[in-house]
Amino acid sequence: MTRSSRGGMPSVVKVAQQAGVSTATAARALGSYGSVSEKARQRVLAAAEALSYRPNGLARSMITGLTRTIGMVVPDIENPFFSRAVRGMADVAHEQGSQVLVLNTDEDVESELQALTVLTERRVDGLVIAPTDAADRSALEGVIKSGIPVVLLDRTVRGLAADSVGIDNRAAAREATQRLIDLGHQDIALLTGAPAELQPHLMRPGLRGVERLTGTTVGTRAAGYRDALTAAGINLRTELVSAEGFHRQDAAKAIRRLMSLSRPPTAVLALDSLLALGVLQGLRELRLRCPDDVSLIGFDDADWAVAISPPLTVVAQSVYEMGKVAGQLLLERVAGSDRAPVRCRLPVRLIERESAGRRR
Amino acid sequence: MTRSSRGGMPSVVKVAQQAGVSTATAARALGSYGSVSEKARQRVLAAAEALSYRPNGLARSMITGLTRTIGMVVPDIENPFFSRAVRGMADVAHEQGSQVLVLNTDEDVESELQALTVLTERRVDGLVIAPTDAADRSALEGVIKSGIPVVLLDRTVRGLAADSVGIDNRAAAREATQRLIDLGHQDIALLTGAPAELQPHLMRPGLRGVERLTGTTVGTRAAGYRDALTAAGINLRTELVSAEGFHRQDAAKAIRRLMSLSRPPTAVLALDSLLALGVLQGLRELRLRCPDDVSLIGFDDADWAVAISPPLTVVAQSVYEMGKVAGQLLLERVAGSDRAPVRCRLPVRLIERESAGRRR
DNA sequence: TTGTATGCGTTATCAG
DNA sequence: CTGATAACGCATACAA
Repeated sequence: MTRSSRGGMPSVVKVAQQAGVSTATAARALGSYGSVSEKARQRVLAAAEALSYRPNGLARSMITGLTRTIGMVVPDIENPFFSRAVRGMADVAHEQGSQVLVLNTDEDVESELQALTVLTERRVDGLVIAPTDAADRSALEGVIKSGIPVVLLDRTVRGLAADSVGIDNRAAAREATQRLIDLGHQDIALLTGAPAELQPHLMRPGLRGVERLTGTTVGTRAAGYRDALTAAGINLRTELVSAEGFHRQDAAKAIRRLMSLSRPPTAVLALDSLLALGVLQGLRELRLRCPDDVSLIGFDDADWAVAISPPLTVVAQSVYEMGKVAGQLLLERVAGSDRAPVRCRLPVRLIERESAGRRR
Repeated sequence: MTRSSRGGMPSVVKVAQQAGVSTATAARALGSYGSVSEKARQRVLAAAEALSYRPNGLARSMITGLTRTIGMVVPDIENPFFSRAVRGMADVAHEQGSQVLVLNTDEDVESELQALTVLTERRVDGLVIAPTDAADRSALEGVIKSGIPVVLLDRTVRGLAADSVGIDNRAAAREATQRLIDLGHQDIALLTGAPAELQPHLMRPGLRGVERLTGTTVGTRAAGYRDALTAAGINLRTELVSAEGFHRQDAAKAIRRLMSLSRPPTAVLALDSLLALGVLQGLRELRLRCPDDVSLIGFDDADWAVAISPPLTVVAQSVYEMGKVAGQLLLERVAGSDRAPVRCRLPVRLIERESAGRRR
């Protein structure tokens, strides 16, 4: 008793009957390939119109081997960073006649694995993924080996033969930290948004070896933060580095903890816009003012960044562009390109507004 | 030279061969239906594992008539309102083994039509749509008639036999306006975010008949705004009603125009969070303070609403819930329910924070 | 230009 | 419990 079984939608066969031609001719007329006499074409088109015929994409995909579907695996579509990237991706895909299937992982490895299974079974033409920090490389390798091209977004996976799109995280974090140092700050907190489980790996004395932290975005940015402090001869205090979760509330809690330290930070670098929001909220609750009491630089130029008081100083990534480039790289491969994997790093801009001020 | 033609993925046939059984047995073992001897089952599963077999969802869909795909047509996935609704939808869908295909319309009727075509051809099991104000009812009727259940989200289409999920827009707008009146405001601007084309239809003297404005959200809310003013005996000034586009910049521009009136508003009601953001930004640029110079109430409790200064007073909708309910209603129908269409109105809450203050 | 016949990878039916 | 075989709807090689 499925929909199809109650003989719902008309097929090419029905159209052909109605038009009094063979199915092949009907198919040719509808698909506008091969050659069809003008007369036949007209009749077929008329019949199709009359029956309000719509080709069955499934059947077509079985033949062509193309589903015109791109899978996109992200932590959370609600996160403005990813919804913007998805939009960029969707726009290029749409331009080329493809659609995007989005799956959320909530930074959960299990969900990520399941997403890969689903997308494989759906025979997507390719997929873009922002892998979890703990991503299972072998699973992704399996996908690639099965013939589905993969593009890594925002994050990388060491040793995976796939294109990737992102920014130079180390340089970006270094630059932002440097700016805070230039403003006279010495006690600069780093809100990573990493889960607490990562804490022991991340917070070794002097942040030693974080850059090798399985190539995570967090690790790489932490390395940039360390670079800047080291270059300025500032002693890194690991209690100023936070790995307490990526939700806004986590950041609010983190800033409360940080401000209660005997020597609290005078500036904060937050690794994404939600974390920055949490800091702002936490600061409000503590009745502290920004930038008078605490300076703040966030990652990602959220749409509210310019509308709030004070306007937020940010490290802006071209997120829409990132999605677009990911889409382009992917569609090239879907179209058959087999060039060596590229690693595309988009430029960032430090947009100075008013949330980061000179130390008082 | 498509991927499938280069003999990539193994099929049931291959698995059956490898296991030394018939395809039927293999299929039964893999699909775990019918009855298979334990011995055969083991061998099939082992063969599948060895070949890293993944069932082809396309072929399955052709038979079952179910694609396990829900289409979602929204103006813009980047808009936090819709990305949250999509998340709610995706979560229930995923629970029941379905995925969501999201298409953006940018409030463009043409794109909307095309989205419907795409989703029909893909044989989605059902679709959720937040139709454009100028939505083409016949197109949606066609979709429904073809057997694809439809749920309307956030907005309605007059006379369409489909479920719909939203809020009581008229009451919500009335309540918010009423609150501003209670705070002593008389000159209250309404930022609708409607396109300029709608202006002549919307801004008739006294906002007469807006409630019949093809049942649009904007029209209904405008009616609520009018209701409150009328009840309080306040004369409605149409120059305080804005229909100048839905982007943030449009709102910023609108507030500049409004504040330059000889008798500028002392309070503003913005019909979504992006518009509220634009107002805030415009106010900043004009060096006006909120709520001291202008009070503001916005629709939708954005995540930044509580983090900014002053925290924004909002009419909060349960957006995630809306997406979820839409998904539930839709999946019920996909499962075969043929109950009469329901119109589900979720409650709203006026969350009083600090952006709306007593008139000075 | 047109028609016939075959295949894509499943599920489902019916004998055995 | 198992195996052969027919759909599903379209594209396409080949024949007419």
